[in-house]
Amino acid sequence: MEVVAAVADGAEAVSEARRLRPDVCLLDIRMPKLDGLEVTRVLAGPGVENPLRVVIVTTFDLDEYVYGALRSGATGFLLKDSGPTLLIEAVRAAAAGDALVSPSVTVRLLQHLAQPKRAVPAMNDPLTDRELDVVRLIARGRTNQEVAAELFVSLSTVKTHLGSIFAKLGVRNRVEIAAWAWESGVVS
Amino acid sequence: MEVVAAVADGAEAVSEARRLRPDVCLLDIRMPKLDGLEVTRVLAGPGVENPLRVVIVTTFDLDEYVYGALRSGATGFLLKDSGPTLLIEAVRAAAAGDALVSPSVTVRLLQHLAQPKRAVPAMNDPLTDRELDVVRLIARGRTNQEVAAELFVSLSTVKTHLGSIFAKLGVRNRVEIAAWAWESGVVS
DNA sequence: TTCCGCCTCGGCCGAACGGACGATCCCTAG
DNA sequence: CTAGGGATCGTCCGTTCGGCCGAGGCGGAA
Repeated sequence: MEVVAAVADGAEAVSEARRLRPDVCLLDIRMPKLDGLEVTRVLAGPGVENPLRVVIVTTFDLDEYVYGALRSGATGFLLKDSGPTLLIEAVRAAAAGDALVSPSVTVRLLQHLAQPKRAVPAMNDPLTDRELDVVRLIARGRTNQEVAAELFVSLSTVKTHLGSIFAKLGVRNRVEIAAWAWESGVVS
Repeated sequence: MEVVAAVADGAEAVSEARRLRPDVCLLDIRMPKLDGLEVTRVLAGPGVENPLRVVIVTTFDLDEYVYGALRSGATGFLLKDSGPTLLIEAVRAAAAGDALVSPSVTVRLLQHLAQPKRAVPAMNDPLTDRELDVVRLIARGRTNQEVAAELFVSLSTVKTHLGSIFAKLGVRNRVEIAAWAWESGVVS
């Protein structure tokens, strides 16, 4: 691991990075002249031909910064309290094309990923496996006839399952079933 | 850091974890009797009163496992090729209530986070504002009659708009409209 | 002014949907 | 053995959906 450059502001970061083309760039967010996120967009953003690996290292862990950085093309996000071990691991990961994010940031990321589950009113009466099969197909826009064909059952059976699903979910038509499926993550 | 127990299968994991209540549990996914994900759900899943911190350690990095684990309540996901450094950091993070995910898994997670945008096939012919109004209501499960009432137009008008939407999106029924609306972010 | 796109309505009709019954089979728990 | 739940099928019936016509008003662009 070799440090090939150290710069003082965002503009310098861009020019030096383009000249030296390092394997990994460590960037702060708060920098003079050019924001760290803008630098990231220029060096690694969507549409860049030879994107560099960028790891954001900052003390600000605001959600807006995190999502902004990751959308800008960053392959890592470290808080400065992470300690040297994680910093080294993050550089190694970035060089390998992977991404390492600070644990305290990751936990919030995961909450965003994991919670589209229980946004739904609850489910006193869970759906059976077969009913979930029907839900998944309905949510994709299949008609009852098509569902019957794909599940190798009769139209009557599909309608029976649909009746149970209506009662359990407390909905009135198939579109509400689809909406529930998308909200609860049954389909994606 | 002290190892208080090591067990051979999922059922044993649950009973020992409940008896000893360790700060952190390391779990494999492939285990006899009880799946690692099921164990996670029992020990740390949604609705558990005193959830334990669970870190999944596995060689299988299939996406279904990752999302399943995180939805089940895991606060970490490590691949067995991560090396001892990351394992230790993951345990520390879990004990602190944070979460550490393997870099090679994180990079895929970030890709899913960074692009919830243009997954839709395209749109040669964009919907008009009025048609979008209809789409939004349809996607929430309203009937044509209800849409007409909420938009202060007649049933015929709603059906006309629906016809245009069908043609523009290339779909065949209202549920596919709803699915498109969810995928494209028109509704959330 | 003459188009053209958008929004607004109406009628007709076949297909699909959803509700309300009842019925059989199988498996598991008590 | 019996009871219950899940999955499977069927019929009847009223409502809704979606397609296919046509028509008028209204605003901007040619």
